[in-house]
Amino acid sequence: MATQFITQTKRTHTCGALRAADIGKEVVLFGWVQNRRDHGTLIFIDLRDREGLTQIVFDPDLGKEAHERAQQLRSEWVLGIRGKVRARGQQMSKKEGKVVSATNEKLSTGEIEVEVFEMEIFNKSETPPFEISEHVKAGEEMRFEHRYLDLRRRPIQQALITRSKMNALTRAYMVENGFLELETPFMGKYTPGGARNFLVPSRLNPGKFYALAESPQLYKQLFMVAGFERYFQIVKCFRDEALRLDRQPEFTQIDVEMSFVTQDDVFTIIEGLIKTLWKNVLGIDVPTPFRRMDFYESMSKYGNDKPDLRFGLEHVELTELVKKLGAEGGAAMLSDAVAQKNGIVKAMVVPAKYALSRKDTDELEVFVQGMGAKGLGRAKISETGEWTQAPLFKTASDALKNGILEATGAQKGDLILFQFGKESQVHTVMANLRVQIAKKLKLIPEYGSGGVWNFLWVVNPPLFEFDEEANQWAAAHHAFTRPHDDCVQYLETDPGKVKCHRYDVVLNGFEIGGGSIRLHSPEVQSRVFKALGIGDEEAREKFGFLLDALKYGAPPHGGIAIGMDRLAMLLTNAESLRDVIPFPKTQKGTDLMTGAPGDVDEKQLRELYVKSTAQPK
RNA sequence: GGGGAGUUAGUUCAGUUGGUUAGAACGCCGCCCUGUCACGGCGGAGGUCAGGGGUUCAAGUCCCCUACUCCUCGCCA
Repeated sequence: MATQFITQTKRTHTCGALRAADIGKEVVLFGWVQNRRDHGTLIFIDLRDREGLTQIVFDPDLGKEAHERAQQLRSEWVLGIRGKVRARGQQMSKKEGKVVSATNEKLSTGEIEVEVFEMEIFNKSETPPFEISEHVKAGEEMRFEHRYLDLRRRPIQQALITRSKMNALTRAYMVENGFLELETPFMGKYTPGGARNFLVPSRLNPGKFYALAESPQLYKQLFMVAGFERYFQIVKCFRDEALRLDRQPEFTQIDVEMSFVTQDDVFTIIEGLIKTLWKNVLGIDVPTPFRRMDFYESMSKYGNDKPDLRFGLEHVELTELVKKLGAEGGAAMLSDAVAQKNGIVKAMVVPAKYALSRKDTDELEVFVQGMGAKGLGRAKISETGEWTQAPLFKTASDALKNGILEATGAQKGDLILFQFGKESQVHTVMANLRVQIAKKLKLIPEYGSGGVWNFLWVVNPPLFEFDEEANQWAAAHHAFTRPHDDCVQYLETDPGKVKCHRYDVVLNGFEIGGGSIRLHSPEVQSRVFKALGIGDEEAREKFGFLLDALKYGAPPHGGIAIGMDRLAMLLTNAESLRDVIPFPKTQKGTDLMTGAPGDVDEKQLRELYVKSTAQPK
């Protein structure tokens, strides 16, 4: 009896399968007890498996023995049952005092139920530490500690099922388009620059370390050199950096590299991939090609390179205006700000119809101060045209005020918000402020798409950025990005002016992928290194194998990597990356379920020639 | 590395100015119930108020430290 189910009595249907058409069939279901409604004689159980819920009924008239044992059933016990499908039909409701329909429209299986005449309890369950339910949501800490239970919850299962589908669709699409799925090592050689690496000590090579790949970047270029032409991989990457809502220390990329292509060829492939995913998962037609936006336009209007275009609230540059007027502007704090190096002034208009209160604005000030801003400059344009709540502009000239009104297009009743100071700081604050206000005004939801999918490419960023600390130009992304042909002339004279074939694909304010056309000309490569202050010898030491490879007939090539976790998060409207990763890590990189990272004993460390310098607590 | 929020029953939370026995909902246990479906009714159990130190006649409440969780700036070529 104990082994009759499974070995002899096989499952005939899943818990999401039965419909009215199955009425009368004898079926075998396996699943977990989602819910129990014991009426003393009749007992209703919602039986759950990954496909859905089916109501099973224990009626003493139909299976006395099963009914007796059903009384002890509790949440999360796992069962096999044999029974007959029947219509729920019309039933006499005691509560309502009349005959009503007993179907449940909330369930896909709601027209039917299964009357049980035989049951095997495969396993009992302790009372779970939190309810496995969509209605009661436990905190993340509790859910991660018992992730195997959390993973039973419908929303998480749905997200992971969707992710599985995305993987399958991606593979099919890429293969169809001539891409080969090729693997690359996780354990490689440490190369400087970029994200901090996780290191793995080598037992066979005392004192030496592997670095876990932060991406397959170098290897995929080597595939191009080798002539594979089109490569892709759904691959884990590792970065030992601070975690965020949309960042985990190990994450998955759809990694792509192509030979003999322009930037637009790469875009077309990725647009097609996204179109395929959205069509097949959500049934939504994403229009292509995506909008292209110049990097400088993005920084100017949105303060970052991943603008959320679902709403307006664009930034307005006031730097030139303030500079031009100088002391005549009469607002000393602004003219002082633009006088300093990289000093800028920017504004954002919140239209009168949104009616931000004084209290709202004060809250926003606290918000920006949390990002290092000194305050939140503001000016409310009253119905009579007065500038109120505007201490910044107490002594400002009409020329400045009118100039600002003209530049911003602010109308009576509107509120203008200002930031000024160092460019990078102003951009960070203004970018976050814009999104914060949009959420506050419900122009976008706290999380999720709100049904609007706004894709775009951010293109033509600078190849270099100036590192103030090192007093040296540094690669804005990496040193192997191809500069625009008409910018190559500035490599020596004005490196800041050099734009490059680098691109990011952005969805609703999240960077979901980025890549570049690679530099395959040894001559230009050498000039780029020179601009970065990297000599031939140093370059050889750092990137020798790649530079060697490029000398043996490297084809023009380029690629991109799509953040699979972020894509899944956005596509499923999840609140966090952690909701689309089966076993995620906390913000400190720990796993609350396994306790990783954990201690190891001295002997293990000795074998690895490693000694901890951590102070015992 | 910096800033912010939080930690009270199994879970999610409330807890007033520091004042007698720390509450609610859900869950759990028991009894009752033949049409429920987040069933219902009656009854019950359940607390190291994160940990440590301090102030006080008196601390869940005030102060300091530590730990953990989340958000965020820096960081993430």
